[in-house]
Amino acid sequence: MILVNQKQIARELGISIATVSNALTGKGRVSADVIQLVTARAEELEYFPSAAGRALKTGRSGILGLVIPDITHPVFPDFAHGVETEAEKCGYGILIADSRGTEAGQKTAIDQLIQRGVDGIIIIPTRSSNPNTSKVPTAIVSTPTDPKSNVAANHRQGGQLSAQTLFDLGHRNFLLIGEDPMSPVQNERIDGMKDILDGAAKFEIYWANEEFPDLVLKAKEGVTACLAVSDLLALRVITEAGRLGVRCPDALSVIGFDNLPLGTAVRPTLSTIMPDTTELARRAVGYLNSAIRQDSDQPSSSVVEMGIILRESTQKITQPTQQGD
Amino acid sequence: MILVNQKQIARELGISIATVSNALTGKGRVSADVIQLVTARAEELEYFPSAAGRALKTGRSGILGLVIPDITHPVFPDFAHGVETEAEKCGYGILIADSRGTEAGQKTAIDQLIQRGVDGIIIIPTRSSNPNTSKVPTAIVSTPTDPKSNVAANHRQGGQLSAQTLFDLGHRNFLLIGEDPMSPVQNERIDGMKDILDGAAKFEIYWANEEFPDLVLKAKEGVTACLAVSDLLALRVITEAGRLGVRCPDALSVIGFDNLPLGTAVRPTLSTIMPDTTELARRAVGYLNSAIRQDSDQPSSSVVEMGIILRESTQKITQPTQQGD
DNA sequence: CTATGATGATTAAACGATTAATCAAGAATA
DNA sequence: TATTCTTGATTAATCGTTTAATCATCATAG
Repeated sequence: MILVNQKQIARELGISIATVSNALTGKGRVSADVIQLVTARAEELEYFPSAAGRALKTGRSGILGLVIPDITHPVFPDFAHGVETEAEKCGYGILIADSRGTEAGQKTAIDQLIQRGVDGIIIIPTRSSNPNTSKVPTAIVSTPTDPKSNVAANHRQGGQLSAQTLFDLGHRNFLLIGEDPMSPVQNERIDGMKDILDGAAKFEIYWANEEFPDLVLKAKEGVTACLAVSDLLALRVITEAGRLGVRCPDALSVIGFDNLPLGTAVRPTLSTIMPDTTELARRAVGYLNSAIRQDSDQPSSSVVEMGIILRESTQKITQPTQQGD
Repeated sequence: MILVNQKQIARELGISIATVSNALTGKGRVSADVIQLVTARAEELEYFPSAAGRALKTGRSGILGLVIPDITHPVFPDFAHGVETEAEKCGYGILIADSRGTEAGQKTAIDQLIQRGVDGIIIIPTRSSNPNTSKVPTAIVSTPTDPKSNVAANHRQGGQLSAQTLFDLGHRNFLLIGEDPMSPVQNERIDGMKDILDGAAKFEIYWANEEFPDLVLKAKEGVTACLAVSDLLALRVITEAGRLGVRCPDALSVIGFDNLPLGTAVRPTLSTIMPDTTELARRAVGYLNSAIRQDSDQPSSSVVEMGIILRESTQKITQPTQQGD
């Protein structure tokens, strides 16, 4: 608990504080011997520069804020993890704040972060809100169709990939399942699926919040593939099918989104579409970092493509015939 | 981006900086009128005290560190969320660091946090490590059997609750499923189950990492209930059963641990055991807070009980008879 | 009328690091 | 020899806030 500061090192070595600072930061003019001496002593004493002292003088805290709607939702920790590792590479720490999905919560979260002196903020905005952040550099991670977005995953292309993959496996009769028809993300994913299927295959859309399809009936009608907008929804489809006797993936192929941990626990293991979260995080941190440094030549908006992870739940169609009884 | 500090307020009001500080913090001697004047002007200018300036002078940053093994694992975000809200109540922000499950990662994470000037650290240690944190107040969140633990969830009692609940529903032939036989947490949960079942019912233990039971065979042998040490494992049991035609919960009741989001998505919805994470977080933050303030009269270790959430996957036994063919 | 107190505000010194300005001394140049 | 350059180090100011010490003023007590 005892403090080791530059003053102490300077005193012990009989030199000035400024020289210590210069030696440690590599600025100014210091002889090689003194640098050697200072760094050695600093090492010995386990000296760490005071974050507060440095922040006060330089006006930079070395901390980024991350505002997410709900840390409990399994989509976000993955991104948070990516941001954390990317930030560390740039010498930043991250302060996480939960906006609880509300616009008021988002506002207080942002204020809190600013008050704590963060150098910049990465925001995943709550449903179509307009975070006011004139006071500090900001990177907004949203959807490609959101004009405020600085970084986004290409949900529509993800939807296309989902549909195209199953189409290529021979499926021609689809069930598209969303959860909340008001969600922009889910709509973009569904739109992407429609891009591929319109005119090329039969399909129906259900929103689980309103009505969940009767899988036995649908199987009788010839449906062989189900494209869900999330892994949680896909899980519901798989287990619902299991209890109803619709065999998966033999009778029904299923694919989700987000690559949640449950995807490898469920049987059959779940195929899924997801963005490269590391890349997403890299761009968000990179954008923010150059905004902080005021590098002007930075793209104001970028979109990262989604990829696919094929597991057991998606299969080549066996015979495009009716099943059930 | 323009700075509002005490100096500016002082200048505008024609008074000294010290008076501004005293007026805003309520210390020293300031007349009621001046306090009124200062706070009003501060409000207008949207003044926020500089975190760096204050931290430098007071030696306290108002930030707590939270070290978790893997933010991606769905168990932790729930706790992190609790810590974040509890910390906020005490006026702290939290800096999250991921130790990546390794002891080296844990060490660097802790060093990083100290370097950033946190006032204290909450650590969920990686598997039986001994975090060295002599430099800063620390709260360790581990298991009741870990002597270093300051706060813990009662995993053994959770295991008891799991077994007792199914026993009370009439089950007498159990499958206990763990994942990793080296995990202290999982062993404590299994031990709790054994506390109840030993001598009172038939049971078998499987470790999924080594061998997953043949559910059809087990059902034939009369097993009617499966106690898993985690929701992910329970999910695997439910879906594996589903594809093998072992009906759940009619033929097999299943219960897990941790109350993951997937529990309400899977069909049948999953019964689960979990600690009150809010309470867990409250105690961790409370313990740390008083350690920081050096309140000596604080219990050095406390244990929080686990509760149960009953959903569809656990049922009263219908008939304790063989099924299958 | 002077000594004492209470009140309200100011001065000035920290906290720890950074950095522009300065200075001393030896080397190179005229 | 006098002058300029270079090198290596020091001084001192600064960031924004807190806080002990000081001071002025006016009221009260002696």
